[in-house]
Amino acid sequence: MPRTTARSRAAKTRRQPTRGNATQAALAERILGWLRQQDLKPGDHVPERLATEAFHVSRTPVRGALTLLTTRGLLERRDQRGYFIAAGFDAADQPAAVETPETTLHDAILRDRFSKRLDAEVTAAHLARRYHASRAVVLRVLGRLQKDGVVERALGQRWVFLPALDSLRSQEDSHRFRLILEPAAFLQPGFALDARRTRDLKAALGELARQDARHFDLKRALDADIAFHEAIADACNNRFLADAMRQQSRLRRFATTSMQVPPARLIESCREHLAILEAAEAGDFVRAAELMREHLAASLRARPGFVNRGAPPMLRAALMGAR
Amino acid sequence: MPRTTARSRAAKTRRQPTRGNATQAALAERILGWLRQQDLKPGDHVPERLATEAFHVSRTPVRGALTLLTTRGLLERRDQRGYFIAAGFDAADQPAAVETPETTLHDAILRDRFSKRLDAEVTAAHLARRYHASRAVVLRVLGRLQKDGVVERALGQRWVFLPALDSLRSQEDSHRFRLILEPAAFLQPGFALDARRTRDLKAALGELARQDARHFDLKRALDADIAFHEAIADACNNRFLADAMRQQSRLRRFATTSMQVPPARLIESCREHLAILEAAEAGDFVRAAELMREHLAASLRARPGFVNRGAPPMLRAALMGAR
DNA sequence: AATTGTATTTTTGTGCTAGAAAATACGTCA
DNA sequence: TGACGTATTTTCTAGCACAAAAATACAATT
Repeated sequence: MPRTTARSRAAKTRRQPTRGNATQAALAERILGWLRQQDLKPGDHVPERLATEAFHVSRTPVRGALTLLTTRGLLERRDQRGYFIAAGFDAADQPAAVETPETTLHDAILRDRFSKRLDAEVTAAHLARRYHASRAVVLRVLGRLQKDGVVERALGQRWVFLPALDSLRSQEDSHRFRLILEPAAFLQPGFALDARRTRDLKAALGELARQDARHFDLKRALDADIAFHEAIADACNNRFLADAMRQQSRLRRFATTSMQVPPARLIESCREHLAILEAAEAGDFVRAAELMREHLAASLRARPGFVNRGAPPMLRAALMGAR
Repeated sequence: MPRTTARSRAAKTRRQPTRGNATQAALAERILGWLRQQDLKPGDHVPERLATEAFHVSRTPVRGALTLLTTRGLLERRDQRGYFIAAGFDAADQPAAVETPETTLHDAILRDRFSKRLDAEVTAAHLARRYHASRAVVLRVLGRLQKDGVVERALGQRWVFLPALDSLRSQEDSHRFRLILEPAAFLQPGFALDARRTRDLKAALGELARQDARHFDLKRALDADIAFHEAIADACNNRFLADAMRQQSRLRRFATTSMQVPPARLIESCREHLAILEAAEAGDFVRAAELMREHLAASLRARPGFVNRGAPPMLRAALMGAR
């Protein structure tokens, strides 16, 4: 029986499953987010084909992901009928960020780099040794960091960390870049905020704005800040503009933990975000853009080490958006 | 003699040299460009260390690259002294774009995709078969295309071509994005054009502007156009802004071959470029920004299928930069 | 002291195989 | 007809050995 032989041999030399279905878990999360965006009621049908088309994968991983969601009680499977929204779909809401060796290493590298425990030039082998990770994992993480603009591959075998947002210079660059992008986003034709998302965002921001400066939840404030800017990115109806804004958001998320902004400024910031959202919701995009310009200019001024490197006064006005 | 044995065994099962020193050839080109930026006279010393630091590589590949430049007669080697600028350094000026399997495949894929001979979703194996390339080469090229924003990796084993600049929608997105970025570049503090480069650029543009519309050299015009925009990117003194502008340039370089713009508009375009450079050289950055806005807005209007998708008139003025 | 020349060590890339996962083909059911 | 269930084919990843290339150490020279 060749079959049995093959199977027993497989059992003997069994390896770790290549990625232990981590991709299917990730797909499950993305499908979940995608389902939540749509207005679905318990009992609604979720055809496999829609997911395969939305995520450019075949039915095999989609079925795996849907099965995962079924075991979590979010979907229900009926034989020969497929998957349906389960009763508890709206209730249990765990973002459940999938933990893989990649995400762990990714965070460890960023943490150590921002705290200067890691040199600006590293090799893949060095990282693999230091973090006890396989070479393949290291390369995947480096590839992702490269996409995010954190590292760059040199011609040899070194990877070079770019001056990150913890350097004052890059921070100013980033701010000025956003000062260019984000006000312009509102003026793009087809700019449209997602209604539900805006509602949630406003609720979160309103709560933060009412908080006391002394017991301010820094983490939540930064999350809300980033969610706000990403919402603008998604709304702007321009692929390149959105990509650029999202890239800045990602960089900021890594770096802001080490940045120090006075809580009073953060509370003010939440109020400004609210005002911007309200202007945009009312369709007054010119005003929203103007408010965004003022908001970013105020944040730029509030930076600890902010200096205006000798631009002539005439220019400074234009730069700060006070034209 | 173990040495001989090892050597003969190596000769028997010899493989292709991994990359056949293609990296050293590439490094040689980059070193050459770097040397030309500096004002060097024949006889000047080129210490290895400077190149290792500039390019984040060890001395080994630097020495290889310098040797290559020596065989091309651009450098001179003196024993125990190192490398020196040779007499013919300024003369022979071949850009000598290094031809590797990667560049060939890269161009072939882009060509076939833009002419719709390639589907929007492909697998690495499919590309390897179609172009008779090794899997490794395919993966490297895909990685680069991903960095350039041409493809994206799906969760499964497909790579998805993003709507490229040949689609009208993306073209408009790109144009509007540049309309946001490029005028702002002039207003960044520390904006400074490279004097020599500006001189060369103006010479090239001036020549093109004087040409007859009927015998217009399209290829050279596009090259000059891209060189112009890249020069602005390099001058703007903001890493993120420069990256975004360069990415757009690269995309445009791939796509513009299939774009149709009337020659008359291109000649006008060269004149506008010249005016912008002159304003910037004179230090009138506000005027340069304004001219750039008008230039891009004019190009946007000149696009064949340009439509302003229903933005209200008030907005349209702001969008077109006629505020 | 800094730079080059040379030798040695380390890291990387490639080709290979097997097994895991994805893509796909095809039959079945609503 | 379109969706699901199942089986088959294809593609990918991990791990290994080895040669190529890069990094590095150290001696020699200006």
